[in-house]
Amino acid sequence: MPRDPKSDRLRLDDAARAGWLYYVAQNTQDEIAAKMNISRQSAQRLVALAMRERLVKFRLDHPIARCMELAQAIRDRHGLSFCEVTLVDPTSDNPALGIAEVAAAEMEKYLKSEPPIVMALGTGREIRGAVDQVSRMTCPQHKIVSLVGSLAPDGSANVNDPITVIGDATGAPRHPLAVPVVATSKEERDIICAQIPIRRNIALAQSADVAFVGIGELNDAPPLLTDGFITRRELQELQAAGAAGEILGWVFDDRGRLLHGLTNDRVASVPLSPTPARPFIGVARGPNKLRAIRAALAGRWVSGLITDETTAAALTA
Amino acid sequence: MPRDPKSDRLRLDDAARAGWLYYVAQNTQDEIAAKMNISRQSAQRLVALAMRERLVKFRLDHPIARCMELAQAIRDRHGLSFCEVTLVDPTSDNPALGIAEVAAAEMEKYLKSEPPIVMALGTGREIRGAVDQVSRMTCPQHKIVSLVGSLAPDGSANVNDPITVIGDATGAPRHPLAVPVVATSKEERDIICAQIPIRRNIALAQSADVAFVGIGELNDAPPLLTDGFITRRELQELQAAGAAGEILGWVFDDRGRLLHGLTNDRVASVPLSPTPARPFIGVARGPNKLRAIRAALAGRWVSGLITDETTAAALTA
DNA sequence: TTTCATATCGAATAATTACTCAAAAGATAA
DNA sequence: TTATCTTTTGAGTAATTATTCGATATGAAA
Repeated sequence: MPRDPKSDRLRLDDAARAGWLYYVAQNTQDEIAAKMNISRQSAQRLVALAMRERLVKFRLDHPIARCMELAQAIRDRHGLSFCEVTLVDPTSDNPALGIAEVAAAEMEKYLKSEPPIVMALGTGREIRGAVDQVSRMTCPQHKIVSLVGSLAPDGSANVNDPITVIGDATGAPRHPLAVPVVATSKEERDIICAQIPIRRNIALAQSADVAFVGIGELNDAPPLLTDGFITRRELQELQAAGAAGEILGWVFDDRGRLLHGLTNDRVASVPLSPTPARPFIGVARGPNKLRAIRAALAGRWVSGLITDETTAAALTA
Repeated sequence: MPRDPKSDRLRLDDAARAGWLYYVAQNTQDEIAAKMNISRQSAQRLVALAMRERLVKFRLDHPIARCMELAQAIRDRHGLSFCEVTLVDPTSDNPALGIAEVAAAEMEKYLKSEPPIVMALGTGREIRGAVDQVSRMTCPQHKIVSLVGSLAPDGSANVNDPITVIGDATGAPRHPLAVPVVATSKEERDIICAQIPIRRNIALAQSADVAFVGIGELNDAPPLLTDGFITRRELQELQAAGAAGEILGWVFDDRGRLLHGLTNDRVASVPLSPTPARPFIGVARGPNKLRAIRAALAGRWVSGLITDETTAAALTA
């Protein structure tokens, strides 16, 4: 069986061809089969493969009035320079469906720039979903830098870091942050962040031309807890102190104020800047993120937002 | 029946929503019907409408080895700075299928530029097909200028000019060339081109940052003949003189040399420049254009080419 | 208001596409 | 080479999607 990469490539080429004939040229699978000299079933399988491997991309090319209005309302109300509102599939099991595509398109817009830029990325399902959707392109002139540590509490590196994925897609050099998200103590954090290479990367991230970050909630089982950076007790303390959400691990309350004296003292991520001058785009959606998004907007921690229709409606209600 | 534009817009919004749910979110039409509270048939109709109105766009996001190789071979052999080779549907009745999408994507790349640019366009089915595919976007900073007259021999203006279409899609100001493609005499051509506004537009077109042109054949029934700019007798004279193809009405032979003393003396289009410094991209495909494309490449009249697999294979054979 | 032309709708049905399963073909290792 | 495991294939069938057609609704004109 073709396990060698060459025959895999050939098969993907065929899949792309079949997918093109099906979606772009509007052939039936029977017609594709005839043109490619294969059976109808094989044509079907190739089209399905093209889909699975995302060789064909779909995009909605029509401004939907409701989404435009919601985006405008959010921009106006929260003083954002950028807001995109996408459609939503209420029953999809993919929590990033929709916003991932929009965020990827926005990333590509920056990556298409001819002069070199620095793009900074956070972590989380939304950012991961977005970078997965970024098309393969050649732009080695840019730099991709991580805003948040990629080390698990046990010291192991996360191989599925968003910047790894987008670096593979673009050929741009990556600058991961080889630190944990939250250190075990304030002192450890200070020592880690004092290291020259770390400081250099943080400085690079702070000079980034654009940043994309997730906005995390702090209710039942936030990633910070499940990833083992904070204990359940610390989570409860944060909640008692009014924690509403976090960005890059920095926890803030409903009015957007960073919580002092708790886990924030040990966060090793790039510091947030209030009312960022350069595009600093939050990507989040969903009812359980509503409070966190509201708080992030109240604190002016983001200059742009990508969310979905339902969330946007709740935000403007 | 809803003939008013408002209800049409609502319907298109619904169509976009249905198309998104179908293609992006991978719902079945039954699921869409349930989510949108309509019948399954209505859902089907909305999806079909979204297709018909091109509210959802498909694009192939996978480099096909064969196409890449052909493009590379053409670039190398003819000293082009740009060449794209697209897949082809041998039985499609749309002669621009494939190259239209690629040309539109290339146009959009330029139109996305933040600093203002000038884009020049020729005419013909291929260019028309390409501009039809350009997404709606907002870029009033650019200028769209025509490289070729938009007046029919009877003096009527062509309302379906490519620059009209692309101007509508982008909001960019248009600079049509209110002249015929071929004047009735050398003197008339000189008088027309001496007019200040015409000269200004021609100068603008010559300063364009990028140009897209069709490459026309001169065999049985070329557009120049069917549009009434030249007579059958003149066509025969051109053919006898070795005419192989034309760009913007300028006729050249197989070695790419402009034919002197015939219709070229009366062409009112923007002059061609040999080995253009800025991107000057030919868009053409098909067996009956092969000779014209070869001649255009031989004459170095274009710096880039968008064609299809079959044509590319013939060019490199 | 009535009439007419047109658009929309749902049901029925035809066409197309997706899935399942058993058989065949390739690869791998003894 | 043979045994064995895995992948691919095509037939059959189920599911989904597209089309046709008659009925109904709607706006415009009389």
